[in-house]
Amino acid sequence: MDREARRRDVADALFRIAARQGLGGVSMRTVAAEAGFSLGAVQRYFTTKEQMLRFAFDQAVAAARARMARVPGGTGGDSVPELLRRALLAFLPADERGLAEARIWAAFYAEAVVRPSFAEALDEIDAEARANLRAAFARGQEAGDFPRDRSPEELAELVLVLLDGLWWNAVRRPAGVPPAAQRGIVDTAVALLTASPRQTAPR
Amino acid sequence: MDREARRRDVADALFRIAARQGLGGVSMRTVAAEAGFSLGAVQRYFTTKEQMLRFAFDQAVAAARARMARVPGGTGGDSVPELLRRALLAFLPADERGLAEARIWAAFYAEAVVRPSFAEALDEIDAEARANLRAAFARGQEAGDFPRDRSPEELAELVLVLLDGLWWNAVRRPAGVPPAAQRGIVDTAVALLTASPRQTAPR
DNA sequence: TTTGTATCGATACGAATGTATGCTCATCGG
DNA sequence: CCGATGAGCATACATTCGTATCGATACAAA
Repeated sequence: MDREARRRDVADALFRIAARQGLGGVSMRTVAAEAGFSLGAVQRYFTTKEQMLRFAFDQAVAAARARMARVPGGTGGDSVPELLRRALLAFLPADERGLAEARIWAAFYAEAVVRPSFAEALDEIDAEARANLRAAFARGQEAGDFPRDRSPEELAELVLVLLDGLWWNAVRRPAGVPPAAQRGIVDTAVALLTASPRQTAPR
Repeated sequence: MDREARRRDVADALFRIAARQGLGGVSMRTVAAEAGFSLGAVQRYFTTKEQMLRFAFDQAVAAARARMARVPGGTGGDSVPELLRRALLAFLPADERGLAEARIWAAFYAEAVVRPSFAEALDEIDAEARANLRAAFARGQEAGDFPRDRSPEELAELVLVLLDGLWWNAVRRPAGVPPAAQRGIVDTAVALLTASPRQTAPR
C-alpha cells in the first residue's frame, strides 16, 4: 500500500529496461511486465507515461546529487589533487552495476538534448558541481597544489568537461573492462592539471 | 531517378527530424513527410526502417571521417600545439548548422550504447583519431612542444576524452552561444597539455 | 451486515507504427 | 503501336502504443 515505494519499484523496472534497450524500449506495458505489475497497476501510480518518465528521471537526478554529496569534501587530510583524483573516479562506472546506471544516464542525457525540462535539471547539477570544484581549486591554489595563472573557474570548467568525456568513454566500453585504462587517463589529467604552464597557446 | 541521391534526400530529412526531436521522432511516415515524399516512395528506397536508419548513420559516419581528413594534418608551418587547438575547435559545433549536426550525433551516440553495430563504427572512428593524435604528439614531442614524460598514447587518449567532453558540453548549450567560452576551455586545455609537470599525482 | 473506498486486473479504443499489396502512369525498346 | 519495366502513390493489415473504462476483490467505517 506504500504508494511511494511502489512508484520507486516501477522506476527501477524502467531503469532496467533503459539500461538494456534505451528509452526506446520503455513503454507502459514493458515497464509493467518488468516490474511484475499489470498495466492497470502501473497506471494507478502514473496516470501518464510522461509522469512515469519524469519520476524516474528525478529519481536518477536525486541519486546523482547524493553521490556528489558523498564525494570527499576536502575536510580530510588528503591533498587537493588527490581529492580531485578520487572525486573523478567516484563518478566513473567501476563495476557492472555502475555501468548499468551509466547506460541509464546516457539515455536520459541524450533525451535532455531534445527535452528542455530534462536539460534544466542537468544544468542544475552542473552548476552545483561547478561551484564545488571552483571552491576546491581555490583552496588548492592557496595550498600551492595548483598553478595560480589559471582562475579556479577555468580549472573547474575544464574538469567538468573532462569528467563528461571520461564518463562517456567509460559508458561506451563493452563490459567492465575500463578500470585500469580509466585510472591511467585520470592520473594523466590530474598530473597535467597540477603542472605549471611552460607556454601559452599562441592566440 | 538517381537512386543514391534520393536516398541521401531521405537521410537528410531523417537528420532534420533527429536534430529537432531525437530518434524518437523518426518514423517512416514522419521522414517521408519531411522529405516531401510519400510513404511508398520512401519504402522503395529503404524497404525497412532499419535500413533507413543504418544508411543515415553511415552517412553521418562518412561525414565525420571527411571532417577528420580535412583537419590540418601537420604539414603546415604551424606549431603542433596550435594545430591541436585548431583540430579541437574544428570538431566543435560553431554555428547553428553545426549545432544541428551535433544534435543528430548525440542521438546516434546514445543509440550506439544499446546497439553494438553502431558502436563498432564509432570505435573505428575513435581508433583513426587516436592514431592521428598519437602521431601528432610524437612529432610534437620531438619538436619539443610537449613534455616527454607522458607517452603519445596517453596524451592522445586524454585529448580524445577531452574532445568528447567539450563536444557534449557544446551540444547541451541552448543555442549558438558557446564560441567564446568553448574557446576558453580549449585554450586552457592546450596550455595545460603543453605544460611541464611539476609533480605526479601520488599513486 | 452494509456501505464506501481504495487497489488491482482485464479489456476496450483510437492513434500510430512497420510492412505488404496493388494501382496508376510515364518511359522506352521491340 | 505496344508490352514491359519501374517509379510513385494510396491503401490495407496486423501490431503496439498511450489512455480510458469497467468489474472484482479487500478492507475500514457505520
